[in-house]
Amino acid sequence: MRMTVAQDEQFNTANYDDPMVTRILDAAEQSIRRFGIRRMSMGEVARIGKLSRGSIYRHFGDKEALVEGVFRRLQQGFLNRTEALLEKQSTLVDKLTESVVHGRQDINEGIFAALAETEPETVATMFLDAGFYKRSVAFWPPHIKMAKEKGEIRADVDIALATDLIMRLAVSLVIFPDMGKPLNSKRAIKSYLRQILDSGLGT
Amino acid sequence: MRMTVAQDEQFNTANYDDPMVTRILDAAEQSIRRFGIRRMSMGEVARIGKLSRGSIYRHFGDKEALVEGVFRRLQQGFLNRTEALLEKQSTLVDKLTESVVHGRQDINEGIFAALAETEPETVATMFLDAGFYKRSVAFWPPHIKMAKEKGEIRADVDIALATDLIMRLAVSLVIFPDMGKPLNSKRAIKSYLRQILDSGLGT
DNA sequence: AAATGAACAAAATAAGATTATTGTTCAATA
DNA sequence: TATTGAACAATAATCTTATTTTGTTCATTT
Repeated sequence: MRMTVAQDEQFNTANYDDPMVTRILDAAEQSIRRFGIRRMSMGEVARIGKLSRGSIYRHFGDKEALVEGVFRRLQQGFLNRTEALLEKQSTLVDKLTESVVHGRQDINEGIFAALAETEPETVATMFLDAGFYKRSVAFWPPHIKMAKEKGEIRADVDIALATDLIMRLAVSLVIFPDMGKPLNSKRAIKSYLRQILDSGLGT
Repeated sequence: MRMTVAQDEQFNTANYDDPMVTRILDAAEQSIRRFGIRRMSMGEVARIGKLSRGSIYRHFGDKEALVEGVFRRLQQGFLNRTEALLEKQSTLVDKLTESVVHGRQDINEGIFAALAETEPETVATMFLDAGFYKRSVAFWPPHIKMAKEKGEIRADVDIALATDLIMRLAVSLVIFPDMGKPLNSKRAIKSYLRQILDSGLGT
């Protein structure tokens, strides 16, 4: 017995190749941008996307899954744009610096800035959800391996440890721009990160 | 002309020596623990503390200031307990490890755990407020200087940079216990921090 | 001097009634 | 075989109206 899309994927991963999925996500994203998460409604999404409510429920089990689908796609887009930026950077320090600057920009100008106006608690809750960042952990290991090969970092550094540190620094610097020491300019961020990644506080 | 307490201090810093202030804060804290921030009311605080509403408004300009007063005192208590714990630790790594463990414990068992049940968005918003942590930045420089003198960290390390890194690691490890690499046990945390503080990813 | 308690308008919150949205089902349609 | 659209009960959001709480003031008490 052939299972339906819904049963197959349990609404977990949206298939961006399916034009119906794309249409739903496009409409939902538009609705969220206009009205916020709270006021986005399935009926409105259907209207905007010129499709039936039934189709939305077929592809995304409920409103929560649809909202999550929208943010997963946004995050994927962010990671893709970040990856493109990083290809122009030669060192791990430069890459991390670029990620922080890009991350801050995304937060200050993107959909989150708009949402923070109308539903700041929702945004705060999302930013405090570790799962939100865990999805982008897989992003770093290739870059860390590269840095190893080029001798930028020690050859015996544990990849998991390095990834964790990089993630923590990136997230911390994005969501807490100022934690005592001013780290506003790209220069200041890079200098800060170089010192930390190069030698910590030791040697 | 002698100014009143209110005008003097603009409700900014509560005077813990004043028994009236202590009584108000005790009552307010009790009210928050029982009913949460949203349902804590000035009348209820007055009833619990057996004092007049007028006195509360004299010492704390409004409800927001009173709530802030309660959390500032709680934070001060946390920092004092932490300081006492750190005196038993000999190295900066041990101190930071102890801070993280103590911080996690405080969050999981203290007032925040109870508040997170009934008003998670409020807790999320507090945890995402950099000002919340900035008040404890002054905690670290003495310990960092000590570590310098003992040769645990480089003599030429910038105190502001070291403080910033220590703060970011502490905050990150407390509010995001798991960011990919499991850091649950004290051993794992200490080992992680030793590597990072000793040499970052370099040398 | 500081604390009280009562009085008061303004603002916030709760309660109740009403309307809209959600999530399901299914027969009809493309 | 996916999509549509209509029907439906259950749930959630919204509006309106009471009730409570806030924040001020001030005469009285401690």
